[in-house]
Amino acid sequence: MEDGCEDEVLTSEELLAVLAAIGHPIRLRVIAELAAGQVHVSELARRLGVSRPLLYMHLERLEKAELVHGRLELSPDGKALKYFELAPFHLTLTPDTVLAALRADQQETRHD
Amino acid sequence: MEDGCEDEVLTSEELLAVLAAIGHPIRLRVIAELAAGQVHVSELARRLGVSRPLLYMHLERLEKAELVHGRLELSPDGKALKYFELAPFHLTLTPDTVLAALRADQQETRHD
DNA sequence: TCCACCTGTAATATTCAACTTACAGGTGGA
DNA sequence: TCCACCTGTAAGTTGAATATTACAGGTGGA
Repeated sequence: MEDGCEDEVLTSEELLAVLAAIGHPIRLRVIAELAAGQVHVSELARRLGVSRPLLYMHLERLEKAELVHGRLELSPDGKALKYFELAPFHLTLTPDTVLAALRADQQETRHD
Repeated sequence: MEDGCEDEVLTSEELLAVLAAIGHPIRLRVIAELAAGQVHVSELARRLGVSRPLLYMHLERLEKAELVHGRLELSPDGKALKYFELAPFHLTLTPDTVLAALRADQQETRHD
């Protein structure tokens, strides 16, 4: 059975982006909320007790790291709602994965 | 065969500390250097091309997260050297581990 | 003695993520 | 029309992490 998870080789830059994206109290809670199913921005802001512009920034950060995915959807009554859903991720963190990331950087610079 | 690695249940606070500790370009390289064996501070600073006071701060951060461990050692000729070594860590990052961390927080607050 | 190493910290700048506030615009329904 | 929702962004502020510089002190050996 296949699933769309990662465990691909990340460059250190990508690794750092993911670590920074997950590593924030609000973003942890965003991930937790989205784990239960998709939610639109205003509703999510209400649940977390966070201002909407602030939530926007956090969602942006999570989306850039490809941990969540947002999509504009029209509700039955014609109102536009921005739904976000979780991108199931799987990342292992050990000395070896750190070494692998730094090795991946050197591969990168060779293709320039 | 046993090893001293983690995969214990972390609170979100502990999880965030580890993520922040690993999530910095210099600290990634520190981990990589120490993966090959213990190194003393001045030597490590030279290898990374980083000032010693700056390196001190990064090592402090890594040590607080228990990712590295420092110990003062006397060389054969009587000079004091501060050696750092890597604490082998193993951390899995998925939506479920995030949920588990937030659940662990609630356990914490009940024991107050 | 002086030099070449080393440890350790305090005080200060600088940079950047995080957060707030305020705005402009859209829809459907009362 | 007004109200209650929604999306989206452009300021500006603040505060913590990062980084620099400068200092005080120790050792062994030439």
